[in-house]
Amino acid sequence: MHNPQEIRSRLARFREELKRSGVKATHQRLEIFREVIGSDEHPGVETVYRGVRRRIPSVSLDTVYRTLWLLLQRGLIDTLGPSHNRVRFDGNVRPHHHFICRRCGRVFDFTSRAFDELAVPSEVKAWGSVERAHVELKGVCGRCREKKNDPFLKNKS
Amino acid sequence: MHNPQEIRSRLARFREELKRSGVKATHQRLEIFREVIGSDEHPGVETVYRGVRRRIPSVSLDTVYRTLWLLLQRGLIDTLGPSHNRVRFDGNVRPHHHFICRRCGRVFDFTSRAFDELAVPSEVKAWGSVERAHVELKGVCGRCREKKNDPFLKNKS
DNA sequence: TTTCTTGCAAATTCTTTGCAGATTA
DNA sequence: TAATCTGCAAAGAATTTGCAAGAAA
Repeated sequence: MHNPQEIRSRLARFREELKRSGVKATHQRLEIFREVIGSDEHPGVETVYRGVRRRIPSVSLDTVYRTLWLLLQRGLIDTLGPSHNRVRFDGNVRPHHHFICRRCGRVFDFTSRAFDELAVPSEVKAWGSVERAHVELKGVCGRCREKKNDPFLKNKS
Repeated sequence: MHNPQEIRSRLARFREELKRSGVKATHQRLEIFREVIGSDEHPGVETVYRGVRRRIPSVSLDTVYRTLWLLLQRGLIDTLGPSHNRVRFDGNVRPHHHFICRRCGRVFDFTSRAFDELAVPSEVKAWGSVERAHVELKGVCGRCREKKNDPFLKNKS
């Protein structure tokens, strides 16, 4: 995402969101956020770290980690797949879809005729062969919505 | 997936697929595969390991890792999100979708009006509040399809 | 100020590898 | 038997944590 106008407006909303939740808008947080929204490459932690270091050479890797989780918790950025680190497997090869809680990482399966019937855009066919299609819905599950102020608990399954 | 009939037929296809690619159908591989397809919980490596140990107490964690990657390469099982270990972030909050190569882990973004307009099933609304929806298409990208016999290279971004 | 954050370094946790003995085809 | 696998143990990555010094409100 490279539109300067849009970036500016997201940075403004970012400051507000931090203020609202009583979290400080530090230089590091601003730059880490800017780095992620400015990239189209779905960067990993290490990549974000390298990018931010160009502007803040003294930034530490653990601050990058802490900040990314914070942004994720606040819903300011997203992850590919479930948010937690470990790989998780799915042995179900029949068509099905997922609802993923971004707080606890729980994954709910569901089926939907409408979702199964999606046509693959020709743009995508040019990139490679598509073998599976899943819809991934993300949000916060009922259980997590209740216990609002809990620490970001890591899913262990 | 608990239908015994279906499990049997998948195990049979599993043996064939292994034979076809000149890979041995060992006891461990059978049981690891069975464990994954028999679970609805999108298990992590550790969970699969614990499950398999109930039947093969001497199995080692590294065999579980090696086997899961093997099954994944062969397309016999799937992962949630991109297959490689590291978390990857996405700062793009505008509606968009992904095509993910299951070999190299590259992720291509695309937009699609039809995909954006999917209605959230009421079943899902009962589980929690949905904030984002992405379609995830998975397959093998053009680049990876060429170099067929390359080792499973890990994406580093 | 007062409270929250950072950077450092050390600790964990997760994943991969080399190799000799065990197993499959 | 020949070619692959497995288990072990040790290495290598990735991620998290405690704490004193530093920065924001």
